Amino acid sequence: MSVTIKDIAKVCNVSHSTVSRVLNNKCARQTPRTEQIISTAKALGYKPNTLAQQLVKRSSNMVGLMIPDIANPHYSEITKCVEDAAACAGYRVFLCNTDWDVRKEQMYRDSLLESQVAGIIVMPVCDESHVMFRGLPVPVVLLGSRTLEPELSYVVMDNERAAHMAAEYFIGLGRRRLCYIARPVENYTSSDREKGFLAATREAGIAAKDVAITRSKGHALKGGYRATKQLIEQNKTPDAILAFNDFIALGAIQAVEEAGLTVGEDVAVMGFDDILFSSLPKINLTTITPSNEELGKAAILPILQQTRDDLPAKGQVKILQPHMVLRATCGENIARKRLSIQA
Amino acid sequence: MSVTIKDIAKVCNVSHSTVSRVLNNKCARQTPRTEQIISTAKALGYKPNTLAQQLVKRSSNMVGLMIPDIANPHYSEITKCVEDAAACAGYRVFLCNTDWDVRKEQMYRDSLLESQVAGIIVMPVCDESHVMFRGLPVPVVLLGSRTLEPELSYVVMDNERAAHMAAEYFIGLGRRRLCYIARPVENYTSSDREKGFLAATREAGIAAKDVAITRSKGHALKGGYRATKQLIEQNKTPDAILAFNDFIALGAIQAVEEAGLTVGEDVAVMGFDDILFSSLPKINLTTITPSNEELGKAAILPILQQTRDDLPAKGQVKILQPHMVLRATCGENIARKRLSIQA
DNA sequence: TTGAAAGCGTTACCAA
DNA sequence: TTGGTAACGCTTTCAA
Repeated sequence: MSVTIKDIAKVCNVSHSTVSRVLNNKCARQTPRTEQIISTAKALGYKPNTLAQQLVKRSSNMVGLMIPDIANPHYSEITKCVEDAAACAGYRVFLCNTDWDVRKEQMYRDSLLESQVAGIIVMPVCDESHVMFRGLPVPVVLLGSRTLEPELSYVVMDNERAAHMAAEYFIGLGRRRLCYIARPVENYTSSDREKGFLAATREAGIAAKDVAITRSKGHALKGGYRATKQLIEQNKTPDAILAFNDFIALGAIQAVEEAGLTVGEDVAVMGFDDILFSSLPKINLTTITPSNEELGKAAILPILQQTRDDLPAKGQVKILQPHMVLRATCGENIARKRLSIQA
Repeated sequence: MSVTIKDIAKVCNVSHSTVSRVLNNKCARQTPRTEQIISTAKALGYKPNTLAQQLVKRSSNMVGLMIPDIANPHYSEITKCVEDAAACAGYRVFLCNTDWDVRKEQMYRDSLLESQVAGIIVMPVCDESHVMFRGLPVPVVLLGSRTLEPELSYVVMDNERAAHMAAEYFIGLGRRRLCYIARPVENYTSSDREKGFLAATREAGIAAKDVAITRSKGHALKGGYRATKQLIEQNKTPDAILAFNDFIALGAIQAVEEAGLTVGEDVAVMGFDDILFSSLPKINLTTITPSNEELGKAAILPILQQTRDDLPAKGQVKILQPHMVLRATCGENIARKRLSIQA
């Protein structure tokens, strides 16, 4: 059995309310009594029971974080930043791996609510699952996905702008046959990117026949590989590919190289997310991403606000700026790449 | 304000104890009353407050998971399996990213204890931090690290055997100048692997001068690169390298290739952990790992037992078998040929 | 400043 | 079976 404030009260010959007050710094002055209480608390190894505290205060220091696949580096990198931001703000995070399963998402939602979390941060399985978070008693923040639900807050990169930047960059490089490989299953993020990509090609006067929009066929790397291979086999080989994410880009690279073409010369390839792999010397993928640190901090903010100000923080929107990480797959750094291999 | 059992009691004209009993299935028979209570609970959208439940029951469904770096694929892959095993056993997990910082580890330990977790699963920052987990009121399970602390449980791969297997495999491939690249900072895991590696070379009668033990110089990939480069520059190029982990192995590969040698032919390279990118076509690294699913299940077990049987589960040890994942970096085609010739 | 008492939402005991 | 009551560990109000 662990030490409670009653134990301390008994030792110090005071009431347990006094102990509570002293330990919570609700006393105006420092009396010898105060010191005695604090020192015996330390001596007995007293640890407050946060369950009891939160029960009486009706506010908790726990948030739920729902992630489709924590083993996927994109998500684990974001998770790290969210956990860090949460810890800095005094929150503990419940990790919930939804496994791309809407039922698990729903199950975790209920479980988190029963655990009295102060808020829920969720990278949703799909756009359709947003409705599940309507009208909850705690703030919900969607991460990496915008939404039409007016009550939900969200934090997202400016995807349209990001893809626009990518296409402009390709065109500035002299590329003229552009392709965007969309996500296997449509969502706002993927269609926003498509929209920005198409807008940039139109603005640059690229003929519609020279712009391909295809879709990753199946899971991640393999999907990008198949989509690109199909394009090549149909004699529609592009000279620049923007992929929905770095995995798909990697698959595209594989298909390009198998066709005897050189990535960065014959075909420029760019991805999204800047996952750890992408910086590996053998991969060296050019990619676009927001700052994950910013993402994490922005995710916690609405929850922090609601707890602090005690007024519902709903429908807060935070748009993060995209950053392009230039590496070798679009050709600019190809000289450097060769040097490092020879050295 | 959310719905409580008292609200249900008022509506149904019964006492709140009856409601509690019905909702917990502590009634022998189904009376019309029972059904009414259950249906109004559903109608009012009642969700039990687990904080209150756990306070009175003095047992919680939360476990703490402490990880040095959740963004590192090795750790995020294990985290996924632990979360999954925990969820299957009815536990929620608090994710704590210790950032390789012993002070953070200690801070999280205290915070988890205050949150009344049922147990703590920890991948420790270093061997020295094990003492921090002595004498806690809840079971502690060390993951991926054995320990001399008698009260702690641990789950670990048989590292000595794994490295022994690796060296035997190299030798079977005809390799004769073997090298093990140790972890930058020594720990049981790394020294156990070293021990097994050396034992296998001795048993095979490899001369001591042909066995190199070096140490990764600095962080991960770069460390493996530098250590290998140094070996090559000193004209001690090995024909087989076992690296402490896949990152270090990747660095070693880079150094080998930069020296104009071919991985899998001139030099065989093997790592540990089988992280996601080791399976990428461009990497294709041969590596050794336990089953992470087994790891996750074994990690939860002592906590589950203690909660169920209510007797302290201390010092439980689970040793997992290593699995070698054969890919391209050891030139395994040659190995297969030789094996079939012998067979 | 202090202590007694109420209450947070729940479970569990005991007498009816 | 049922309801009243106590208890879990804590915070907070209120009267002294």
